[in-house]
Amino acid sequence: MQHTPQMRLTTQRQIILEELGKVTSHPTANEVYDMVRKRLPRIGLGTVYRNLELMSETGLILKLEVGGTQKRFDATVDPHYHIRCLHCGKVDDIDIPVQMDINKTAAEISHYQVLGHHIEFAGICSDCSSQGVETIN
Amino acid sequence: MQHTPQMRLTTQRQIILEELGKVTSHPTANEVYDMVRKRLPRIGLGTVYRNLELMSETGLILKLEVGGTQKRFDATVDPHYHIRCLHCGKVDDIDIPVQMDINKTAAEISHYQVLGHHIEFAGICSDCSSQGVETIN
DNA sequence: TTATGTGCAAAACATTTGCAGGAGT
DNA sequence: ACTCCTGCAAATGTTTTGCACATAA
Repeated sequence: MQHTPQMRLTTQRQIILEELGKVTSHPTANEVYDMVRKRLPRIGLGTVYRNLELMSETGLILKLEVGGTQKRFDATVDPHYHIRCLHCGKVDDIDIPVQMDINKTAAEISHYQVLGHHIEFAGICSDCSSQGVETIN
Repeated sequence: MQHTPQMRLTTQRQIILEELGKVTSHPTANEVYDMVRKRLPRIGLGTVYRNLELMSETGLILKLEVGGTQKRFDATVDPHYHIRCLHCGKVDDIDIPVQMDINKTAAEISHYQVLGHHIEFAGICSDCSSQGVETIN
């Protein structure tokens, strides 16, 4: 008989988690790699990917499947939504009240067993619009 | 002086659009490539990518930035939301009523200039749950 | 001690791009 | 004619994986 294997709290994992907790942005795996490498210069990119994936499966962190080519990661697991700047690609948290029965309604309409939802807003952040951004590439 | 370049309606574009219109799923670029290749065996994958991108910029089709590793495409441009099966990866449309002022509220809270939003529900589709899917890999 | 984790490098994917030739207007 | 577009293949960028060694429990 096999019990659930434990996830060891290695130095690498601890530092990845710490660095991810420091920022309010939602860094890509490569950005996490850069942050962590300042403290652990010999860490491999593969390790960062493996651990981000693992931690998101455990629910320790959140893997964001938002727009753009790369996945992003978030240390805040409390339910919240996201807003992405179409100009600079930054992703911020947004805490917006949404009707509570939205999952139940979705289940009734779709005949899916609905486990959750995510809302992503898109727009131009105040940094970019103060720089006079009008059009989007 | 330069006027807006026109997008030619080539055979390739016409067939891509037709094939995309035939299905209610939201195929990946590679799936579109496979569908189109049955009618145009010599079409290149690059052409499919180029045209899907171009058509989504024009608003002819919709590029979905949903979960998973690949982007998906949708011929229905009317506003609608999506629901994704965590087991088989299928993405369906869902037409769910949402409070109308959600973008305005988001703008007030985030100080972004909000241009739109997307809601993605996640769950288990009825096909998968009828096959007795309990857990998710 | 031993299962689990790591660094490294190569592989696997998804997507984009350069270019020479082809096609629409 | 003159663009714009395509097929092809190579390049890019992201993520995953195999393996020998290292390390936490």
